[in-house]
Amino acid sequence: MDSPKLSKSPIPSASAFASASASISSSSSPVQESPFSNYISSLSPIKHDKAAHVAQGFVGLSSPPLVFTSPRINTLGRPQSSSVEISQKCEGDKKIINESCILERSVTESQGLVTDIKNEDNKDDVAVQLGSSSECVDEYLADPVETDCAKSACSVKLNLKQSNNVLQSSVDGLLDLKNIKFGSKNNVGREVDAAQFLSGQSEESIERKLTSDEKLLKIENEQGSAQGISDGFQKFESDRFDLSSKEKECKNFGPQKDGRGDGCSNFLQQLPGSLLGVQSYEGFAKNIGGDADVPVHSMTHEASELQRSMSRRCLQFGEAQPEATATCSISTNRANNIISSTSLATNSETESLSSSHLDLSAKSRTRQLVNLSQLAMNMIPQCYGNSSLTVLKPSGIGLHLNSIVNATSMGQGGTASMKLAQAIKSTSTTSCQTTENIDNCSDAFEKVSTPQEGALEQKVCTIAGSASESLFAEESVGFHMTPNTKRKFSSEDGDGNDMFDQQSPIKKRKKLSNSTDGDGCKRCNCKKTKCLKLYCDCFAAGIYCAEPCSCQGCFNRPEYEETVLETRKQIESRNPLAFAPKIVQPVTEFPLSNREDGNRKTPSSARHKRGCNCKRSMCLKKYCECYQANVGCSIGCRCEGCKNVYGKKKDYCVTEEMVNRSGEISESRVAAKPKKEIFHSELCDPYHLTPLTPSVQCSDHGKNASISRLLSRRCLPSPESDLTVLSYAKSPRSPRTSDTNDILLETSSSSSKARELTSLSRVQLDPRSRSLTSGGSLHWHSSPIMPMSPLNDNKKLQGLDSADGGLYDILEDDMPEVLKDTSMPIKPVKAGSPNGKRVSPPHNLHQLGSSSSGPLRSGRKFILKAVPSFPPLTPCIDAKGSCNQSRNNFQENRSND
DNA sequence: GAGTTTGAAACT
DNA sequence: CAGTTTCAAACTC
Repeated sequence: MDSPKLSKSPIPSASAFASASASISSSSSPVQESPFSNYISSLSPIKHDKAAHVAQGFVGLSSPPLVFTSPRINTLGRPQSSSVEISQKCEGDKKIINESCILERSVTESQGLVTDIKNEDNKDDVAVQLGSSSECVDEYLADPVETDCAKSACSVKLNLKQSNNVLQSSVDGLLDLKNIKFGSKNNVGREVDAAQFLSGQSEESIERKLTSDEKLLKIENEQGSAQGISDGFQKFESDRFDLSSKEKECKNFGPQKDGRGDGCSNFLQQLPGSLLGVQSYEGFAKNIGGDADVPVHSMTHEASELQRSMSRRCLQFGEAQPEATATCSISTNRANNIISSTSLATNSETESLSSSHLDLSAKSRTRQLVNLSQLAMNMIPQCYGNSSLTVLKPSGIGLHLNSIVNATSMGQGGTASMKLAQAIKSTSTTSCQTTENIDNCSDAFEKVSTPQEGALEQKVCTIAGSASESLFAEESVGFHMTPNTKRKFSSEDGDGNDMFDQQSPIKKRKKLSNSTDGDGCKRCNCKKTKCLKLYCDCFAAGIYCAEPCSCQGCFNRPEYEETVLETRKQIESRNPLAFAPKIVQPVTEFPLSNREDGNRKTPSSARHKRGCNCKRSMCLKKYCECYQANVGCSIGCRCEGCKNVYGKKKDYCVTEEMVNRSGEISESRVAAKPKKEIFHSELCDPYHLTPLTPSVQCSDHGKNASISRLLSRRCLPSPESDLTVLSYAKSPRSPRTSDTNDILLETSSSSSKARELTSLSRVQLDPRSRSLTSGGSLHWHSSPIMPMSPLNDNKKLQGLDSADGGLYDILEDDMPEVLKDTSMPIKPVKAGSPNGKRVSPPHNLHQLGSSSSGPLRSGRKFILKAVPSFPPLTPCIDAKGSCNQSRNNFQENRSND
């Protein structure tokens, strides 16, 4: 719940909460400019707005987590909004709705909480109403929403229905937590019916709308719907993203407005489909109103607005994306006001902001979109402070083991659900002390999310369950939101941390243990480190400690944001990658099509960047970070007697050998490369050699040596998360250096060199790769570490990536600003890889450009990537499957535990 | 729930 | 950079 502290928290400068607090309080929104924000702003104004938020985020710093959290290329993977897609989503929503019934139960069980929540909501309402910022917030949110709107038109519609129902049920303006989150029971039931109904109609209506003239649709809709809605639509339609209008509405966010407006317009231009989706959404919502059982007819302006706000809330709460969509299309002052009236609204808004951004990133293929997503990522921290409700963003997919564990274990959908459950818990925790209710809620969420996992890749979820689904999609897309999510979660706790602290250690411990497995959130129990060291999972994950934590003397709280930031900086100064994801995901060398054939990498192929050092646990217990992350051990591991069920080091080595052999063949064709070198390079690349998929890789390499080479080249250091490890030949094992940094550093040891390398590799290699990789594999995962070539270079490269739909741009954008910033001192990289993987000395870099025999040739690359995250190129379906698999694994583990 | 084990992080 | 210590999670009883 909103904690007064947060609002009070004097963190003017970088306060993560500042934005959130601003939204709540009348105070003008503090939009700070930061290098990152500036960078973003350069790309798109919208981003800039987000950037401001980013600054606020505690993680915000240039800290790697944010970087890593940045949306992945995956957005590329997402198809632009289209009628078909929308229809699919609608179906998915329908499923979700059906599942929502399950949620109902949980909701009912936790109704007791609702009352309390309402009270708090009222408080919040007061605070929110005080300022016009709320409106601004809505506006602010609205922009990102567009993207979502396109995608989640159906879901949004459903949400709208829900909101209608909610409106009826809660005309008094108070929304039950149920309604807000999941829609009340009644709503759920109605929604279910409506969903079914809609699902049938949604496709037709959507398509029709898409095809039909937007204006006509809107006009019709407006006529049919309440005038208030029409006002909103008019405004929306006329301006949609008219900045001027927004400016009027949102004075506080003036700067953001422009940015948003531009970004939105750009986005729209780029993604006309999204617009259609939005429109369809609007029309659909109206249609729903007419079709639905809900007595839309009687709706007054306010009612309609309220509906919107409600739906928006529901969307936001349940699913950020849908919310964003709704907000985007609907964003009206009234609606905003109404929304703001609800305490949850504020939180939801914040969430919606971040979520919307996320959605944008996911959907967008444009650089701007990417930036937006990044911004969104950054924005999440804001939520942290204010939002009692946590946004259900993809949880940690990958950054830290902590997050990884969660994500992996839960499966993405599961993770999302868990997040949601946690959010609910945290939300309810304050008011509701009944753990059973909480558990029930979480369980319900899990249930809901579980079935959904297999469903649509990218559904926009109106309901909580759908939310988890969407999150899942996001994760699959490549968002590494874990830290953010956690933040949010923790933010819910917000001031509630005190409560946690107050809780008996045992109780906390239990929660922790439970939370880790059940909630998918790992929580710390630090006693001496004050949660300011990497020992602390929360801190390591870039999130504040929260309710589940049983830490003592914790400083990893919003109140101590400065301290946290400083500490992080210190740690990062020592080890820039300290907060980087521990799990590296393979970059897809092969075109998507190939992967579909069986080459596609799955999370299982992920590897621990540093590798484990287990000696007694045989990598069969959670002591082993590899095992904990559900990834197999690799050469990088120095474990003894490895029996990792996810992949033994031995197997990995064998695979490597096989690969090397195949590589030899390929090499013979291309260029002579020392076998040893190849081997090492491959070793460096866990993905290709993953024990799980050795045969395929080997075969590919052998058969398509040329292709592999090309790909490998293109695959240079992946920026993605932290590091991309170029394949270089090196001595088998070098003592591990400080951290993964070594790898990264090696790759990008000198920014200039790295650039050269990247640019050279791209430029020189691209021509070939282009033809070969026309399939559009993502080679570049925006890796923060990876030095970004100047824009000029990028342009050159863009051509290469053009086939990929501008992935390159996106990736580039994804690159953490820290990494991007050349000025930023990058810790000198050591030649030795931490895991003993020896990285080729800098000279390799020089060679890259000039000679084909460069280290890149091996084509093996390491990319640090969130474990849960899916290979960028991998189809969402695949990702899901992998997620499911991981989740299953996780469940198994849980059961075992 | 207390105590032990384990391995990562931090320190020297 | 290697070795040691510290730490907190994971695990066992």
